[in-house]
Amino acid sequence: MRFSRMYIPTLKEDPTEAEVISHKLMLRAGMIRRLAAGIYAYLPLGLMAVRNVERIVREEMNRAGAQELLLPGVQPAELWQESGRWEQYGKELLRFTDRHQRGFCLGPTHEEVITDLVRHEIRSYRQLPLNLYQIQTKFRDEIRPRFGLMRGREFIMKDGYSFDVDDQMAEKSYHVMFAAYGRIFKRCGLDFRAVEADSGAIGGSFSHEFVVLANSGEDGVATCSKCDYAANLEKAERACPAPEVGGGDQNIVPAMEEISTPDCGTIEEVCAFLKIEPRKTVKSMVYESDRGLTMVVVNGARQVSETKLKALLGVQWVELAEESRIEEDFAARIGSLGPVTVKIEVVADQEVAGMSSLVCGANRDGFHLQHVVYGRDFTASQVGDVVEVQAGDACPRCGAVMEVVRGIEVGHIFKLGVKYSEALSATFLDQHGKEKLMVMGCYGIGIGRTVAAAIEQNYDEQGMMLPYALSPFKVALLCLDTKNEEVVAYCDRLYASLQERGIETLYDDRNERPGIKFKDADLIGTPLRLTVGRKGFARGILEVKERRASDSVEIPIDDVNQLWEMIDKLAAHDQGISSL
RNA sequence: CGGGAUGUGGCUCAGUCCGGUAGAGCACUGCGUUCGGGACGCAGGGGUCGGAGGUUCAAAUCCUCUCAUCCCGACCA
Repeated sequence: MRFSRMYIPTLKEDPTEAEVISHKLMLRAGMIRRLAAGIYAYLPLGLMAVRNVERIVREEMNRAGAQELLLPGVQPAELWQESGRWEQYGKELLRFTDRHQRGFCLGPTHEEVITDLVRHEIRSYRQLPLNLYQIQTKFRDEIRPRFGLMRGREFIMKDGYSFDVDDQMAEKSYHVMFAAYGRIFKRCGLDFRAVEADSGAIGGSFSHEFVVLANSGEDGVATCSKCDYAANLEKAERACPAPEVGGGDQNIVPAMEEISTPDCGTIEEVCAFLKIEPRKTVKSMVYESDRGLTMVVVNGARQVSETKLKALLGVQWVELAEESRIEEDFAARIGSLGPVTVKIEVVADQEVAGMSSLVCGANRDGFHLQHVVYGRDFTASQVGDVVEVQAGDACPRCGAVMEVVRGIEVGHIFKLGVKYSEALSATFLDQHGKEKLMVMGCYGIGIGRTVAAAIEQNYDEQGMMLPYALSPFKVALLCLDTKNEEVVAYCDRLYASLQERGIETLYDDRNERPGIKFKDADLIGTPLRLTVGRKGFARGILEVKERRASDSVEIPIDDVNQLWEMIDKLAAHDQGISSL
């Protein structure tokens, strides 16, 4: 493509609307433009990168036995009412009515639609397994869209769904997808981890997230320093520390006593006042859920994971209780609450039972209790894992130290089970003529987010350095002297032979100063840059520079075999994986 | 949903406190000179100052309302 004819509106300055690097660079390189909050237009260059991800996704999905289709973006309310999600799905589901006052929504995901489609067509076990996917624009009315394509409201997503005859076959489908996802992200040139994840509101029994490691990521991931355990912070477990010396031993710890702690409303204030460490205290938080009020007791240095709490209690929702609600059952306000002699149910984190001589609120404003021992002074009706993992915790698999890193979730696979097939009656007849529910799985990839994540991992001060497989153009050919007929003629010929070889080339034939061409080439970041100037041409050399390299090499203008070799080498990464 | 900030030409921003009829740089058009890392000169075009209402002789500037965008937070006892 000739630069002079292509619509690539590059920006010299960072737009104020952009915060993270991928967002800034995509705007500056003329890949995307914002239309409304969280809604973006894909310009030619941006679309080319998107298409590259899509191409890899299609190739690997098809290779894994999945078939592409395209489902509607607008979906009828009835279907969502049938699955129960019309009410369950929050405000992220954009609902509206048509002229006949019938309810519709913009599809944020397609479990209902695909299940509806399949239930009408699949009657026999002979027609299974089935794995269908689509690449489509979805809409989720996010509370707070941000970071450009990273967290938009309208976004391009690949979503796939598998249907199997039983649990075992469904797991097989899941593993096939797991492997396909690994190949996809590898081919995209990303540094990623497959992490165990909470299956969340979508339902199901187990799931993995594919997370690209980047500091700007919104997700926390706990990873083991020794083994390959990796899990989303929402779900990550830890090996519980051995009980402290004297922990729970009522013969060693002195009797519990009340101490005055004036104006101490937080763990920090209590610790500063008593000159102790937060991990010697517990915090007692009152949560409200669909089974009423529950006091949750965790080590003072830790944070409750509401996701885990929800799982432990086996409830649909939890939230911190309103202050007014607490006043009904407690004589003290928050900040002075504790688990000793309370009227409501108490749930404790596993770690609490092993703590010795802890400090907690006395349920009396301005007072705390010390020398409190679990089992002696208070008990919990349930003990389990309800806190978020922190860096330094022990790996649940091997006991080594774990670290917590940030990442961008680019893919998520779930084993759904029969949640949707049951709700929508998607059944088939097995070998014995018996009616059974299809066992489902679902598999998503954020296409735009994958492009953004690739930029987050590959850039420098000058601009993007997208991996070869994702880069819109593989080669930038810079003709520095557009007035010199010989130079132009040579560049035209070189451009023609690049095209003949099928190498996507951005031919900068603009009548611009060299500085502008270099800056734009670096910003767009094609893996290879060819420069032809008057002086070099006179010397009979062509300048070749890899975007990631610091120096350029010179090759004779009439011997371009070296050039083909360099390009083949750059292309080898993707091809190496795709030919596996 | 709560808090903070910002809306002035296509982009980045000044001017707002202290009211006097709109500016800079970049970009764009023409001409000339330049031409290997975002050139220079000259001459131009382009703005209902987010919107509505109000105060005033006079409003980008003061007041009220509203819309949009960005950031932080969304209960951690």
